[in-house]
Amino acid sequence: MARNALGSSKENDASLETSDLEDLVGYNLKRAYVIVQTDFRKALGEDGMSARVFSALSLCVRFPNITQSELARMMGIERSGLVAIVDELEGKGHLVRAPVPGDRRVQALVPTDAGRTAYSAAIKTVRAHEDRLFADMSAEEKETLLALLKKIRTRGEET
Amino acid sequence: MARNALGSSKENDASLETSDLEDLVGYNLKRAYVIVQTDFRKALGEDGMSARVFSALSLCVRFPNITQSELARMMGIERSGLVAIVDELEGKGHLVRAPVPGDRRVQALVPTDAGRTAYSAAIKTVRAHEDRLFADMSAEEKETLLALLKKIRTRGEET
DNA sequence: ATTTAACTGTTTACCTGTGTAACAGTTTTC
DNA sequence: GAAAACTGTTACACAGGTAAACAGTTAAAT
Repeated sequence: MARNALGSSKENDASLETSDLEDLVGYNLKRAYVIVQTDFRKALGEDGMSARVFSALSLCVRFPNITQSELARMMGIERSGLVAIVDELEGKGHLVRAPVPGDRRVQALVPTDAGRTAYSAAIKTVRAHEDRLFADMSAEEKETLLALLKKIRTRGEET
Repeated sequence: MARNALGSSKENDASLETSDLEDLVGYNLKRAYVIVQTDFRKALGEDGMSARVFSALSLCVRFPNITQSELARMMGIERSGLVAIVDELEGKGHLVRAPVPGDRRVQALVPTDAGRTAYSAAIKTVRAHEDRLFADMSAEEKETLLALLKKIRTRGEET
């Protein structure tokens, strides 16, 4: 209910409580993102894997021998930011920085068996978290949402 | 195009480049959010107003005499985090912390004329930024997206 | 061939946004 | 009148991220 310091609820009625923000895609996007992000953390907090570490591991499993630069590009972050993430994954024994024969600059990221196993468990947990959080959305709604979000993505990543 | 450190593109073909992440709402939500956020900053960076400051100003204009605690609740952040935001807005002369007769704990946030003017300009800029960024989306698509995002919000804020 | 440009992983410093815990002052509750 | 609850504020920590510089390596230019 809308209340202010003067206690008047005349012009701030609950039924008219539509601020400009509610019509902005960006605002709603952020609020929704925070909710999903928080629930993700609650679901995977035990495993101690943050969303970005999970993403990195996922891509390493999907694209073995990927390079850090390529991975950073895929994730949309700077290479410098990826170092800590790979450090963490390597520290946990989920992957290994392997030298590449032809090019001594790069290091191929190869997931270990433990890494693959950990990812299998993690992706299950993540899917369960999303299924639970979006239980009130139909499969069609989820599909539509994904399509629209991807549309925004292609719009911004087409640079 | 998918390439790895070994140069093989056998099992990493571009047409099959569907990682698990692409089907996750959370991942797409974050990627889309980053794009919109970045564009927002580019559009309003000149005015030097961040998204959260803009949001706070918007709500102060919409709900004059609102309290910091109420504002924090509306924005979904802690009261402690709001202090710096209000400091910034007050420093720019966009609003004033006014004492409230009945309750000496609270301070009513009242936008100044300059604040209202600044907000009018800002909301125009923001709307232009969204119109430009989502130019390839129909009005109906935008409506659908907003509805789905709000659905997630109510899901998470119903606590 | 040699220089120049470009790329790789890394470190360092920094910025933004956020949460937690404590606090003194002020109501409200019982 | 004591205890609980609320308000704004500070101090601190942390996550996530960028930018700039670096040394080593490879590719391109001429």
